[in-house]
Amino acid sequence: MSSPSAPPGGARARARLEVTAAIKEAARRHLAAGGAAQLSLRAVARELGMVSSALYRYFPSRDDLLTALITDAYDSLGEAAETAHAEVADAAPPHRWTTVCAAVRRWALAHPHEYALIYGTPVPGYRAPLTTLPAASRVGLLLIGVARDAHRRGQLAAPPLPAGLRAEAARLAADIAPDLPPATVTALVAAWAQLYGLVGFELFGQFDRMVEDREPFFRHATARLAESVGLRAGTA
Amino acid sequence: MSSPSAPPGGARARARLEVTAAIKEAARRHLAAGGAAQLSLRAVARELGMVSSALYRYFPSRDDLLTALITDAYDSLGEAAETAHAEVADAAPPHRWTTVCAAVRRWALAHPHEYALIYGTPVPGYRAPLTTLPAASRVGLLLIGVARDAHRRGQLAAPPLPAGLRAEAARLAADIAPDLPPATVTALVAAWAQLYGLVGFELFGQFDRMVEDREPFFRHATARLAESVGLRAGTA
DNA sequence: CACAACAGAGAGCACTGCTCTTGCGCGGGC
DNA sequence: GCCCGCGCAAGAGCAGTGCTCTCTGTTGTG
Repeated sequence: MSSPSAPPGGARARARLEVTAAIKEAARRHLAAGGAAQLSLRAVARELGMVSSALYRYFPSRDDLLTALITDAYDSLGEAAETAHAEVADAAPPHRWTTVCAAVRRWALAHPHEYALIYGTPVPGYRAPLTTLPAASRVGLLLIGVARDAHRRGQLAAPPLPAGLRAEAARLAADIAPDLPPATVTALVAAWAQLYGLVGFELFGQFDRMVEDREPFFRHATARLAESVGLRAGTA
Repeated sequence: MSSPSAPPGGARARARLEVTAAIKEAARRHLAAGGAAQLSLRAVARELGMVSSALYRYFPSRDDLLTALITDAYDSLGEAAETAHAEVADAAPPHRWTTVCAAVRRWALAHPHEYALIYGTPVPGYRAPLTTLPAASRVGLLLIGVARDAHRRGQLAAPPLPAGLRAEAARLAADIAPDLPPATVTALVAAWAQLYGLVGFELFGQFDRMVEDREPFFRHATARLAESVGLRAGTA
């Protein structure tokens, strides 16, 4: 492992990255096996043939390891959604919408504990570091982008907005997507939360002994969500 | 503790009930302070002036204590919703609907950790026993009742239902509310999940630095949910 | 009244996260 | 090319956890 010419980052730094990655990988395995509460530093260290105290050279605490896993999970989910969306980028807005929703659901079913980590109950002393924000926004930005394209092509109908909500809607729109009608942005935020409800209920077992054919159920529900945002297939 | 077949009213049995209640109360306090993960049998025992092993006379394991808390939480939530609904039992269906939703939100904000216990990420390795089912169904039954009344009075419009979902919708309706149109039952289940998405996002901080005026936002979102189920104010 | 059922105490096991100290070995500046 | 220092790992140890087992003393009950 010795490259005589100046190794980028140094051999020591590279080894550090490798060990860090190995720790995260093993931690992700334990996470998938038993959830966040079952994630034990000592067990991870054992699996890697280290002693537990050695782990603290790489992550100052268990929470920091969890934070790293959360960021990675956000990125993984965001990438899955973006990949799925890229394949239908030219389709009608409702189809793009439901495709992104389906990708979120699929990722969640494939990585239940990681999904729980980012969208479930905040774990112990629940402090959300601001560093996770960019990664956390990727799916949201995707959905906003769908609405924005629909808006530009005249495929967007503004949802109803009661008078009492206009101030809040204007504030929301200014923060998130100033080029979209406030009513649309408000509906988008609500739809986003509702999407999370649908995925969470399926994932956390509330649909057990109730809904059986879940994929079509979900597709229909998200299609109606697209309607509620005002996405249309034909030109206005 | 397996089966106290002694006649009711025994002094010993009553003492047992009192200690059990005291344990649950202290546990609920710890739960409110730090969440389920922070709930420690030993801490609870300390607070009650007992030794930890004595607790096991009342709850065979930590999970059993959690189960008791979950059942109580379901009941408390159900009762809050039912009380709120009783006050508007004669109003138009959409108003009854939003009232129940608002009561759920209010209860959740007042008891965040208990809400997390029942609708958040399931505690790992913990499988909810079927005994929690009746308590868990109270809010759902309330919402179904609203739809049923609307149906009887001709204040219910059937939501759209794609052909691919008819079989699943029929199965759902047969299981849950055979007297309602399958499309309505399907929409109800979806709306139920979406309601918990809205509550969960607010509760778990996903609306932080986004939505500020949350009460009107929530009211509007649940009013649109009522529309999506087909609830109408006027007679058809 | 006698006795069994029962509540509680205490020690102990196998874990956990985390800290502190110690010593080894390799990378990198000289 | 040498050799120092830093990065790294190891180990012991602390305080805490859930849970089990044994041993008392009390207490309600047949």
